[in-house]
Formats: sequence, structure tokens, C-alpha cells
Amino acid sequence: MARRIQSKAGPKTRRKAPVSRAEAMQDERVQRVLATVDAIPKGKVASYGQVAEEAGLPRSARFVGSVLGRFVAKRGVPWHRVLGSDGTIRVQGGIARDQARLLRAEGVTVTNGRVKLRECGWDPDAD
DNA sequence: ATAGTGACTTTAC
DNA sequence: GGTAAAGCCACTA
Repeated sequence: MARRIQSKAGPKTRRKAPVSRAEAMQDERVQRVLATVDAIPKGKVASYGQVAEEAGLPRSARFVGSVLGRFVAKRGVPWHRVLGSDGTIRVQGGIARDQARLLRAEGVTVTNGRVKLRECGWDPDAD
């Protein structure tokens, strides 16, 4: 039967963050992503999909990238530790070089825009 | 509500 | 080992 009223405050209902500006619109998803990225140990790297899954947002790898590009620049989040599923740097432009430089500064070997996940891949369970 | 877009991933060749 | 196409989820216009 027609449930006309779909509890607008359901636990799974996404909020539109009625707060004012985008700067203040820190959705819980965004916060979870940033927190997860921040949890990546120095010298280790994780994929966008891995971060998404750890943040409780399975299959939302693209969202992770979106969040990083939009919010990370102004925070102290180690965005450079997030790579493609195969360990390659997905970001394009000059920041790609910065990412490689930041990774190398942490002792991560970057060869031809790629990192060996076998060595530097982050295992949240092990950490 | 529909369509376009992307710092992704997986599968197929 | 590569590139190409489809699938995917959430955001934006």
C-alpha cells in the first residue's frame, strides 16, 4: 500500500546539509573519507576504492577522488597516499609531479608514475 | 527529475 | 605488458 510518507529523516536518507555555504557543508560522507585518508600510515598508499570501502562507501571510488580534489587542498590530509587500484597516479597535471615527490619524501618508491602496492600498499587490518 | 561529469574499477581484447 | 569499453556511484547543472 502506498506509504505516502517516506520518513524523511530515515537513517539512510541523504541529507542536503541545510547549512550555508559549501565551505561549511561537511557531509558525513566527506568527513569519513577524509578521516580514512588521514588514517593511511606514512610510507603507505591506498586506492580510491579501498578508501571508499574503508569509509563505509563501497563502490564509491569516484566520490573519494571528488572529495580529495574539492576539500583536501585546504586541510592537512595526505591526499598523495591515494592512488589508482593498480598503484598508478591518476591525478593529472602538475600536481601529479607533486604527488610523486611527496611520496618519495616518505620513502615510497615511485617508478614511472607507479607505486608497487605489493610493498607500500596499506593493509588497514594489519596496521 | 534528466543529463552530464569525474583525482575510479573491472573486464575484455 | 598495454589500451578500450562498460559499469559504477554520487555530485552538479
